[in-house]
Formats: sequence, structure tokens, C-alpha cells
Amino acid sequence: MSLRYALLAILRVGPLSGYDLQKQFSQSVGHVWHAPDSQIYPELRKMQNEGLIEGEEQRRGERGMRRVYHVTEAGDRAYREWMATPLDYQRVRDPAHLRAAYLENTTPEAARDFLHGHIAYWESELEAFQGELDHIERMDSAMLNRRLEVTPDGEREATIEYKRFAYEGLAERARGEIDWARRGLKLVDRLASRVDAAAGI
Amino acid sequence: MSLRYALLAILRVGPLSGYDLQKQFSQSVGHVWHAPDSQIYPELRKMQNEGLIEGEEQRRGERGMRRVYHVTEAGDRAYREWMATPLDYQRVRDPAHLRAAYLENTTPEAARDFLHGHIAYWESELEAFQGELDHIERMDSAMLNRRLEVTPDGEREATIEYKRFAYEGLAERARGEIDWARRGLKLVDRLASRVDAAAGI
DNA sequence: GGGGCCATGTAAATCGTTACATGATTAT
DNA sequence: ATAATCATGTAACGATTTACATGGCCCC
Repeated sequence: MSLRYALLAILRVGPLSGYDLQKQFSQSVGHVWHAPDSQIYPELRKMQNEGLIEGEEQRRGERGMRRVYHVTEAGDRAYREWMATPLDYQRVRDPAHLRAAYLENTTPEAARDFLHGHIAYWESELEAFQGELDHIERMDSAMLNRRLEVTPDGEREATIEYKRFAYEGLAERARGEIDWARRGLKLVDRLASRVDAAAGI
Repeated sequence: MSLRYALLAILRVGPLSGYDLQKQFSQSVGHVWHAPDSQIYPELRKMQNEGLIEGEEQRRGERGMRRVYHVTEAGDRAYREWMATPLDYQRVRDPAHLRAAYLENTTPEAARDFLHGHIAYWESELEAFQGELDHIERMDSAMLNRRLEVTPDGEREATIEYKRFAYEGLAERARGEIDWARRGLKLVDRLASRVDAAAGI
């Protein structure tokens, strides 16, 4: 149940509407924690009911409305408490390694398709992480700058460094997955050629 | 929804009761896909209703009962089809990297606790993966031997190699997480000492 | 006036977790 | 006899996904 803490982390920087929050999610934070709008809006309502955030209704044109949320003191406290609490690691559910462990049950072609898919997936993830790292490097991330504006001087470096730290970890993991899948492709080739040789092809 | 395919992968090797399946889960497959008994029993029932497996009731003593399931042809086909289908990567939900990206929002002590926890978690995972790799190396895994018994000679090598491949991938990832968290600890130290220096301590 | 974006949800279904519940068999 | 372990679930709740649904604003 980290969704609300992800939302609080972003809202603590400054008030946002559900819509804007959702955009931030699909961008930076979304690389780490995906949440669709249909989950964000109700969660914001729940958080408001629990007093963690407060929404302010704003007119937009004639009839348009938007609710801009800001974190209350209780919300800030809840966030800090969560930050100081051990993470609960949820149970593993790793379809890729599950399938990898049983690749002998399918054809070499299907095995290769799977591994190519794994590489493609993690390459696209890596690109996203790398993009975030570039933003951090060049200091042109909208979100980061929004955060730095409200950050006291002494904490700016920490803000930047931890973000870099997080995304570097993600990038390394992506590279690891890609390397692993590449080795898998070689393994498929090796095993397939052996079977061919045994069959006298 | 890979649970049923994980169950099928194990059942394809040979018939098992829900209880035995559940044990296999907590052992080998459980490192990759966790499932509690309260999820396994109902899922088996559902799979039986859909004709993927069949359960045979066996007496056990006077009144005891157990249902031993085996895969039907339809189940085997469903499994093979799944193996030849692209994996659907579920959306990221990574509380550790989420927290890491916002570590400046807490104290150095809490940040260190978090990172130590991360190291401890992945070290214990690594140990489990390493243990599985040892079993594979020494060929003394109950499960692996059960599989090898029903595996034609030509596929034995593949069975072993893919299992090794999967667990090596997991072990590398665990090592990556540990390294990353260790670097995080150094970063916390560096940033904390800088703040101390600025405060003239 | 139309297309793209702003803005906010509801509903249904599935999946997963946690807690509860029960009883039989077997080895010591 | 009693503890371990075999054996099988139900119930309630919460999290997540997917699909559906609606309408206004703003710029061209």
C-alpha cells in the first residue's frame, strides 16, 4: 500500500490536482510505481477522508472544476512515519524467471521469442531510466526543479543525489536483465544445436 | 495470472495433491512465484472446473481424504500455448526504489535502516537462490530429480541448464541490489557528513 | 466547429493477503 | 497421549486492472 505514500511524496512538494498528479505518475514516479487515474482519484478521496490531504475546489471557466490537493500536517506526519518504517517486501511474483526455469518445455523458437521480448522490454525501461538520469544531469526535469524550488539550499544536493541513486539502481537492474537474456539466447542456441547434432541434422 | 501456469508446470511432471503442490511452492518455485495454500486450493478447483486438471480422490486411513491432481490434455495444451505466448510484464511497483528516490525526506538514520534492511532482504534471497544452485550442481534437488525421471535423455541437459540459468539470473539480481544498497549507505554517509560540516559540527 | 487536452470519476472483475477454521494421520 | 505434519478449505478485505463514461476548456 505504497500508492498513498507515492502520492504524498509528490504532493508534499506542492499542491496539485488529481490530473496533474496522474501526469507526474506517468512520468518520473511512474517508472517506479505505476498507477492509473482510476486508482488515483479514489485514493485521493480516501486520503482526504482520512485527513491526510485537503482538496480545494477551483473554478475553471464557466462550469469547469478542479480539485487541487495539498498535504495536511497529519499527512506530512504519516509520510515521515512511513519513511522511517521498514519496507514490507511483497512476495515474489516473477513471471519471467518462472518461465525461464521451464524453457525446456517449449520450442527453441518460442524460447528465443521470450528472451527477445525480455530484452526489448528492459531496453525500453533502460531508455526511460537513462532519460531520467539525463534530466537529473542537465537539471531540466520539470519535477526536479519544482522540488528544488521548495528545497532549502543544504538539502538540494541530497535531493539530486538520491534521485540519481535510485535511477542508477534501476538502470543497472535493467542492464542486468538484458545481459541475462542475451546469455539465455546463447544457451538456447547451444542446446538447440546439440539436439540437432544428436538427431544427425 | 501465471499462478495456474506455475501449477501446471509442476503438475506436468507428475500428479500431486494440493498439499504437496503447496510444499513445492514454498520450496523451489516459491522463490519465483509465491502462493499461499489459501490461493492454491481454490485455483486447483477452478482449473479442474475448466478441465485443465483432474483430481482423483484417495483414501488416507479411515476417514482421511486427499485429492491427487494430474494434468489433462487440455491442460497440457494450455500450458504449451502459454509458453509460446509473449509474457505480459505487469506494471512496475517497486517500493524500494520509490523510497530511495525520496531519501532526502528522512533522517540519515532512517535512510541507513532502510538500506540495511534492503541488504538483509536480498542477502537472504541470495542465499536461497545460491542454495537452489547448489542443489542443481549436486543434482540433489528432490524436485529436479522428480523431473529428470520423466524427462527423456536428450532433454535432461536442457532441464538442468535452464533451471541454472533462471536461478543465476535471480542471484545476479540479488547481488546487484546488495551492491546498490551498499553504495547507498556510502552516499548517506557522505551527505550526512557534509550537512554536519555545514552546521559547524 | 473540431481536435486535443483538461478533468474526474464509476463499475466489474480479478488477484492477492490475512486470518480463521477444522480435522485426520503418523511417529515418538 | 501428544506433537508434528498431512490435508483442505472459507471469509473478508484490500489492491489492481480494465473497461466504460462523461463533459468542459482552449486554440486553430
